[in-house]
Amino acid sequence: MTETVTEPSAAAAAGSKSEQAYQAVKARIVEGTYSPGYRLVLGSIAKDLGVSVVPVREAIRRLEAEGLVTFERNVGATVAGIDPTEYLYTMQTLSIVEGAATALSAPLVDSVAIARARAVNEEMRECLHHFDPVRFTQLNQDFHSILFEHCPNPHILDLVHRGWNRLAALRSSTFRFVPGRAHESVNEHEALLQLIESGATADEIEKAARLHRSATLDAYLAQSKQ
Amino acid sequence: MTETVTEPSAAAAAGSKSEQAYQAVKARIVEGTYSPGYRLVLGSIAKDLGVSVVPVREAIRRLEAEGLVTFERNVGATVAGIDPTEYLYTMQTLSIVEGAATALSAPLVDSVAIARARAVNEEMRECLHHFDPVRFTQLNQDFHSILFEHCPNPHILDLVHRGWNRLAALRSSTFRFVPGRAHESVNEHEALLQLIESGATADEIEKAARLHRSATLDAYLAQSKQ
DNA sequence: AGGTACGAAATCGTATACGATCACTATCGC
DNA sequence: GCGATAGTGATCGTATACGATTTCGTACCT
Repeated sequence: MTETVTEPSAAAAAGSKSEQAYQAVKARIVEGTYSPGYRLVLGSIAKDLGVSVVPVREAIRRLEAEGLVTFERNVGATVAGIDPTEYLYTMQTLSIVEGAATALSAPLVDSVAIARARAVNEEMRECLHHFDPVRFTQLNQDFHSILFEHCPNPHILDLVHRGWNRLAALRSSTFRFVPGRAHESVNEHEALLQLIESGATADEIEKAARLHRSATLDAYLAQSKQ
Repeated sequence: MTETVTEPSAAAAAGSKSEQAYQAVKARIVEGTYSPGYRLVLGSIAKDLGVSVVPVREAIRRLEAEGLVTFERNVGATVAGIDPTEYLYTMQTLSIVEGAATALSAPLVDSVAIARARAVNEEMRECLHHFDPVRFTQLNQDFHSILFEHCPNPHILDLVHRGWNRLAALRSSTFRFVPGRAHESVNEHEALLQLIESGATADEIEKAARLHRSATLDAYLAQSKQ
């Protein structure tokens, strides 16, 4: 099950139809029901959710602000595209904010959390055997979420989540993961845990976390080049 | 004149009343007409702008997504607060994204741009004499904007602009700049330019740019402590 | 046959209207 | 006198309605 990464701050006005529409459409985009390029017609969605167009419109504009949909005046909204350039931007940005989030969180990660993260990572290793990319991706998020649990800066965490949601929207379409890379990734996770355990400097941790993300980007670029 | 930092991507649907309301309210927040804590009443703003409440509501929700206003269900919107914690989060995040933006842009900054940036910086030095914080802040943005002109990642640039807008909203209220710090800041600008000119590594440039921002935060923290 | 102009259908954008919710005040009971 | 409660005004949230704009199909002209 792919889950939408929900920000507590944004979930303030839960219960309103606008919020309901927001969550519903977001979920469908993230889990792939609406794939990139899908045309979001206000009237249809409204009827579908049993609300009027006004809250739906509001929800979609909010999703636009998050980069999950693109909007064109008097034409309508479509689920945000699969442009390789956009992928590059998102991955690069994620590399930076994940690096920062990891470094900031590291001093606050206790041994219990490390153990939990390690368990998740071992489960990811399992996934490599009985090839399960969807679960792998989910576990990957879980792994990092554990490290970010006590992140002292919610803004940065928010940026991480936004990046994840964008990637999730793309995942099911063009950007399949590079199998060889997944294996490396698991090893990098373990290395990262050891780095944190050993009380490495913030700089070292940040660099490692950054590379962890950008290596995935590089693997994609290398693959798409040939 | 304080100017709203406008993202070209977001300005897509210009001309619509919703867009007009968005720009208008955003401008008033950034330039300080609506200070933090100001209650944004939909009906009043709508009447004020000569439009109905629906586009205003939409505009305000978009501003909420940018962090410029806070929204409470069935109660209304207020201009986002002056919470020192929020200030810390914003500055810390800015430190990271500005650092990245500077490092990414550095290889693309030519000598002409350097000269322009240097000129702006000298103008900032002038401002220190005939104490003009508002202009100083504007020039500061100009300085960095020149360096970011050819930033290869628009997402990161967008994050920088969002941070600036948040700070602009706070500027006129509690968070006055620390005079001594402003002087240092100008010197750091010059150092940064020389670093770029000398073809320093991305790491070095990033670190310098980061410190440049976080030193301002530290100065504020030191001042507010006593 | 190809291109253009027109018209209809679909969809968007926003005004208006009304029900729902909240804050605030005044009154009542203790 | 003080706390609880009902009433009132203000504001929000959303449904509905209608004008504006775009898109697409069709007929017409060259």
